[in-house]
Amino acid sequence: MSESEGPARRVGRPRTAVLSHERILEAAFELADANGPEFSLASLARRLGVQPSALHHYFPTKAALIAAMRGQITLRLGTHGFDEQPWHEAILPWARASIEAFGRHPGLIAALATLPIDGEPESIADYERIVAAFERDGYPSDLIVPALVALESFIIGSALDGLTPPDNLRPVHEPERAPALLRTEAAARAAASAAGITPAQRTFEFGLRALVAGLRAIGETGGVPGGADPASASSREISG
Amino acid sequence: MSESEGPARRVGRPRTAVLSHERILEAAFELADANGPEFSLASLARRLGVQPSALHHYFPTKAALIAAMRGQITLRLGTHGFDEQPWHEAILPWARASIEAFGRHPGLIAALATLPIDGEPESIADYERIVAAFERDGYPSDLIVPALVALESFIIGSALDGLTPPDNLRPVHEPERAPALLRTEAAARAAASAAGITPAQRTFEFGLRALVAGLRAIGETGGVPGGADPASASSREISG
DNA sequence: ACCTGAACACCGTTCAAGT
DNA sequence: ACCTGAACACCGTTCAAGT
Repeated sequence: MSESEGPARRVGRPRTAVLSHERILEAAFELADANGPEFSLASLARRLGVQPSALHHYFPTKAALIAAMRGQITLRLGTHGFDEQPWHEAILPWARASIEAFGRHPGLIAALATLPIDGEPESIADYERIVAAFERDGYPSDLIVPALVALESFIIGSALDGLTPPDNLRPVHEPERAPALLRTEAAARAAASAAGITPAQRTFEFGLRALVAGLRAIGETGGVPGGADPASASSREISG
Repeated sequence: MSESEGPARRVGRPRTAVLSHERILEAAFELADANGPEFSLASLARRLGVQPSALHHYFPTKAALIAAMRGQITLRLGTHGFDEQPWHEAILPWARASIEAFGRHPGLIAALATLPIDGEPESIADYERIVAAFERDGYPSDLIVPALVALESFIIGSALDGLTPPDNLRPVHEPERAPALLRTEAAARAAASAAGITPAQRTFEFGLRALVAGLRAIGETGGVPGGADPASASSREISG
């Protein structure tokens, strides 16, 4: 609603530009913060008091705008001490900051998740910092990028999970057909409530620690428990 | 293209019904298999040789149709031996079948990811079977649902990752600014190639094993390495 | 009950025209 | 260069009308 009651502009180039990359990005974040999972150029144009077609002068497509938004989000993530701390410690606040950033923009999560990185400078710089920490700590070279991508996949999936209703897995319709689910869902909810956080937050923290612990264990032994190399083992089981 | 060249139907109720829930679902899966990440009721109606509005007679909304599709997918997942094997073994083929099913329907992944379960019978039955195996194996009650949701988040996130181009993280534009990423991405790609699988498949298998190993370790000790309880620890760190 | 066809309120994107 | 306004090709959904 920031500019919607402006005087109707005439056709032709305005004497001073009404739009800019910065103004558009600012309004885009306001829109993504305020609304639910709907994020359209049309609503963004309304908020800015311009016609939708004016936006294409600054961002050629909607995907380009969303890519720029992800660049901003990545910039704000910060460095989180990957230079001073081991990867498995610095990665925890980085992961928490990431899902918090996604959670602040529910209308963007699905779009961000499906958008390729495609050489985006901010994301590349972020990844480079993290990958360098893995290398410095002696993590196996061919497992560093998989470890990072697995973490990102977990974070994106958890962000999407955070969009679902809190009692999503509660068997409300036929509880007698899912007694174990009923019991354990209630136990998890009670534990989250006692800790003063939402079930989704508790699940994320638990899963994050589990994943990091597992990545450490496999990275240090050079393979999965049992001695098999993960790559060759996966090739056997996936192709079989 | 199955029915697009039918004779134009007249208005009014046809003598025998042209649509049914089964026919719609079948065509919907064909559409989701064939196309990329676009899945619309309009294109589905075209494929079925009907007007889009006819579909609402069987599924009130697009979300209802997608929910029914997820039910079908879950049914086809099968049981995967949760009754005979420990959870941490049965969960592996279950997770692989899940991501394979998602991968077969790229146009659905984002929609499925954001759709609440909302008491869907097939999903509830699937979860009940898995949760019961966790309970039987002595996993802490309040961590069972979080463990399952964390696994699902990883699977969904990995499915979305599978939609991105294979060289997504490759720093093509300014490789000199991301030497570690360039090195490790190449190493991961070479390892996947040597194993005869895609980088995304190798990442999934690696992350899956790491996550399951971590979930086992935390579940058996009753807390994260270091002795802190995950719930209270997360409450400290999230609220702080 | 089951479909067509028109209508409504949206989308993203392109492009000529105006200043 | 920077915007409007019209146009295009889409969406999902509702609803009257026809059989």
